[in-house]
Amino acid sequence: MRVTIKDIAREAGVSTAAVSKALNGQPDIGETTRLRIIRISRELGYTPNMIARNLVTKGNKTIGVLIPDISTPIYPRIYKGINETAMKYGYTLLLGDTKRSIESEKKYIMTMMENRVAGLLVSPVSNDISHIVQVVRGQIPIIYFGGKVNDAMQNSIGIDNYHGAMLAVDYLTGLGHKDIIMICDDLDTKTRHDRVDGYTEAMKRKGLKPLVVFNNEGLKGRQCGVSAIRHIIAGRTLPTAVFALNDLMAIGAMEALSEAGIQVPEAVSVMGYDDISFASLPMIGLSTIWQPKFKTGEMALELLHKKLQDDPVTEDRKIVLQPELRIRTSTCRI
Amino acid sequence: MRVTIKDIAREAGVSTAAVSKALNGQPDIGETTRLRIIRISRELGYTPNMIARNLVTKGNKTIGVLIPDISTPIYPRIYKGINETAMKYGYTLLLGDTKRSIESEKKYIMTMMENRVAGLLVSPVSNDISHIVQVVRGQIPIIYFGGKVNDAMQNSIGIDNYHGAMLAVDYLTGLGHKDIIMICDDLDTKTRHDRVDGYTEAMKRKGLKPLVVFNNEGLKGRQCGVSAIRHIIAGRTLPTAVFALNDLMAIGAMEALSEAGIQVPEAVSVMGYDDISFASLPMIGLSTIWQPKFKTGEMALELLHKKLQDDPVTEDRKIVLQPELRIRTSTCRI
DNA sequence: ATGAAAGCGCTAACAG
DNA sequence: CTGTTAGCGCTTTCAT
Repeated sequence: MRVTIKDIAREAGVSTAAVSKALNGQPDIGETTRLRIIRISRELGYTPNMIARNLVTKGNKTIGVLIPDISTPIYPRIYKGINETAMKYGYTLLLGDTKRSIESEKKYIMTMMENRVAGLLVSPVSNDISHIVQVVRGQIPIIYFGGKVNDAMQNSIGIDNYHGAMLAVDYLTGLGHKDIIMICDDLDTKTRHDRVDGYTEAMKRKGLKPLVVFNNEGLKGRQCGVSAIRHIIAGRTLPTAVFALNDLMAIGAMEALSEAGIQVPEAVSVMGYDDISFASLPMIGLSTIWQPKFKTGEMALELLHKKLQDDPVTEDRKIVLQPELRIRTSTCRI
Repeated sequence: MRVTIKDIAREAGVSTAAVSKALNGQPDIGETTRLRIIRISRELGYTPNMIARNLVTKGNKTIGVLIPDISTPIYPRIYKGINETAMKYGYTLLLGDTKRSIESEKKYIMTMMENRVAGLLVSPVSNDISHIVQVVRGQIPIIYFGGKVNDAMQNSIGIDNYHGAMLAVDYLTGLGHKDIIMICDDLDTKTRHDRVDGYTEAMKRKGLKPLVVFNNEGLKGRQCGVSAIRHIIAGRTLPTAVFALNDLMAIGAMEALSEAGIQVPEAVSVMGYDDISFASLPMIGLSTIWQPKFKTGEMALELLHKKLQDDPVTEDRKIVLQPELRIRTSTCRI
């Protein structure tokens, strides 16, 4: 059995109430007894039982975090931001990897609720979050973040994908490119929509004709990039620049291009989106749009913390962070 | 206030004990009352309070996980293994990113103890774990894993680095290489020692002269690889193969080689260790030693689970997992 | 300044 | 079968 305040009380010849007071720095306890109690508790190797304490104080410094897949190039950085800020405010994190499965997500939400977390930070697996809302029932605050965030989510940290895509196009046109194709897997999420819309709008504003090539085989990531480029090579004169929905697709595009003996960036510039960790390796050197990942995590926890502090009915807020251009060697002046 | 069994009891006109029994599927309760209680609990939207339950049952299905840095190419995969197995056994995970700081590690250990986790999975920040042992005082089981695991750690999941390095050398010599240099940052951990020893022993067995080039500028990762190769180029005839302590260093080596106009693998073969996520990208194509990362996580939790099940005094166990060769395009026959 | 008592939400004997 | 009672480890009035 672990040592409890009862043990300390017995040892010190005082009541448990006295021990509690001494240990929590309350004023209504004599200085000498306090010191003695503290000394004894140290001698006995006492570790406070937060669980028991929280039961009575109804305070709880644990926050649940739900992430679709921690082994991606994106989420670990976000988690770092969350973790760092959590330490700052003294929160403990319960992390669940939902494996991009609604089933798993639902299960985790239940577990978190049962474990009485104070709030939830979730990067949803799908656009539809009704199963989450249904279980949580407004009992604790939730902040949403990540790729599936959409306007229907009340409290969220988003990134301005529309603006990010425009940044990419403006940079490319500034380099003299006119024939810029965007390659995309599908239009599944608001993130994708925004990037495509930003590309389209930016092209129009420059008086250029936008062309988005979608993949209809259900491919994602690198494979999707490879396949898209192969299709383009087969059916059309090459564009001077390719803007990919994300870095993984861009890398796939570079692979397909080099496989066909086409020089990057001399013949075709390639631009990605996300700035995943290895985009900056010299061997890859992918020009891309950087996302404030760490900051996303920070803000998510910051916002949750605010909601936990204020009176329960804080107004809902959406925070939108701005992406930035990262120029490397996969793009060049035409 | 959230709904409690008291609310259900009142609503159903029974005692809280009856509710508890009904909800926990105990036999000594009438089938009709059970059904009614369950229906009401559902209507009221009851979520069991695990915290309170654990206080009385003294059971706890939460496990603390400490990782030096979740935003690396290695740990996320290990965490996946832990997470998956945790779900299987119904454990919830408290994750702490210790940022490779002893300070932070100590703090997390405290928090975990206060939150009364059932056990701990830790990938220590340093070889010295006395601060951990001191706080935990054998009160709960700990399983160690990761790069700093050494023979002093009683319960651990390790990977056979000695054997892994031999695998690399044997493969390289099989390709006809005789002049194989190993590059290493320092000899800080047992992992590093084992890899260097494995390399040295394998070379000797083939009747070849081992040569390990250390970096004395305190560099790590890619920069260290770059610097090591530059030194070698400056001071010595080129070896036909370079075996790097880890993939990041290998990638740095490839960078430095290509910067000097030396073809990989035609002029020099490069071999890494770890098989980090992007080693397999065609643009990198690094031959390396794969580590069972996911499995490490699985086994760690599995072992902890075993210790949690058995009588507390289970014998201590060390598990050693075997690495495997991954051949790609950075190495070739001489 | 200190302690007795009540109670957080729940389970576990033990009676009835 | 069902309810009463006690108590997990801790905090918090409220007396003393």
